[in-house]
Amino acid sequence: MSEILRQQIEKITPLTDKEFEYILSHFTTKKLKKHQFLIQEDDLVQHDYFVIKGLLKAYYINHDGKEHIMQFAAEDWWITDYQAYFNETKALFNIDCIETTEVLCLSLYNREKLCADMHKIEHFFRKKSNSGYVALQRRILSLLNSNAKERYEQLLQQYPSLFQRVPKTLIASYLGVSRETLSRLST
Amino acid sequence: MSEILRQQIEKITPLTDKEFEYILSHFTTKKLKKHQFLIQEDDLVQHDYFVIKGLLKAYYINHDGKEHIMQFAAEDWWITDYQAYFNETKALFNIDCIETTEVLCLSLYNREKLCADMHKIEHFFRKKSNSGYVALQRRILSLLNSNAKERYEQLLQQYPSLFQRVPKTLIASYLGVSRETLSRLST
DNA sequence: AGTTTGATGTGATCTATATCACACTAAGTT
DNA sequence: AACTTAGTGTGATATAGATCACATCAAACT
Repeated sequence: MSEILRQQIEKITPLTDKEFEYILSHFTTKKLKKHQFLIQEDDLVQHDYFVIKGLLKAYYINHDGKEHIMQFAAEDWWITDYQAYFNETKALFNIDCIETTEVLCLSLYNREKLCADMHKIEHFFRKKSNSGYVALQRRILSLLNSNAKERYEQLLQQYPSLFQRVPKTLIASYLGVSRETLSRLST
Repeated sequence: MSEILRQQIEKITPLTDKEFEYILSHFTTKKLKKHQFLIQEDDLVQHDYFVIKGLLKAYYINHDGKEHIMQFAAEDWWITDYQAYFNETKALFNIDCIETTEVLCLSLYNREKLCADMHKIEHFFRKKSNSGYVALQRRILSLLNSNAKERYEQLLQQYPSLFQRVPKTLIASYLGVSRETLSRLST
């Protein structure tokens, strides 16, 4: 159901059927089972991924083997290792599926081609990137300014639906708290 | 010396003299003394600012009066309260001058106009936003994964020139560490 | 059906960092 | 020249959260 991509783009700019068809022709589809990897550390990152169905996490594993979650992505979200993707370098993050997942894959080449061909797509991606930037600033502020409990509550408020689908252990790893501490935060 | 803006844009896309002149006509100039505010909390944020000369900080003040620095900006950097700027809402951050400063000011209206008129400017801003996104991810990872000393060293490595111009107290506030702790991190 | 694996809770410690308090120096102001 | 203000260092103490160690329960394999 790639309609969900169309809807996302049309929140920013209207499209004709033909235009959307053209856009879509630059994507491929990929299906993954729970626990399967989309990207592993040191892979060359070939694509940005738009989630049609399912749930994934992008995370960094440090030298002690501790995992820190950079982002989750469910339906209607984009996910990849952006540093590696934009710079065509090797992945620092791992990305794998928390649930069985279906994604649309966009190579950097096709992304740039689309942006060059269609001004409105470049506009779309600029707007998306701007929103993403602001969201990351919010997260940084939360890390700087708030304690574990406050961060938990902010996340709960911002993405309530996540909590039905993601185990607390992973929430803890996203928030930068140990799972034991998170478990003790009830109210 | 608006040439510095031109150079920044030309790192991404070439410009004719006429094009640059056209771009520049969408900016105004502003000069500020040390300690002067560019934006105060609850202001309507009218502009994005490109720093030609000087040094500023964008920071949040929490209910205890503690200040957390979101970003610094010296020559060749952009700064504003992006959340407020893009959404035309009131500022959450304060921005003031650490040094006497000169900036080029770009209203949202003019930014969008430029982006609509000149595909290459939209391209430029998309690229800048992408890089910014990646940089913020790096900072989040640093906050999640590293202790005070490691974060200090990472910052020192990434922006060595900052340390000549910014007092340690402010570095501490950027890193999310108390100034006392930062002061004890020597080596 | 039995067994491994994942998710979660909770007590007992440990530790990095915050906080409080004070001192010293340099720079800017009247 | 005296006085205020900003920047920095450092000791003593407090504390949020990490870590270690178990226990329980549910889900998923074999």
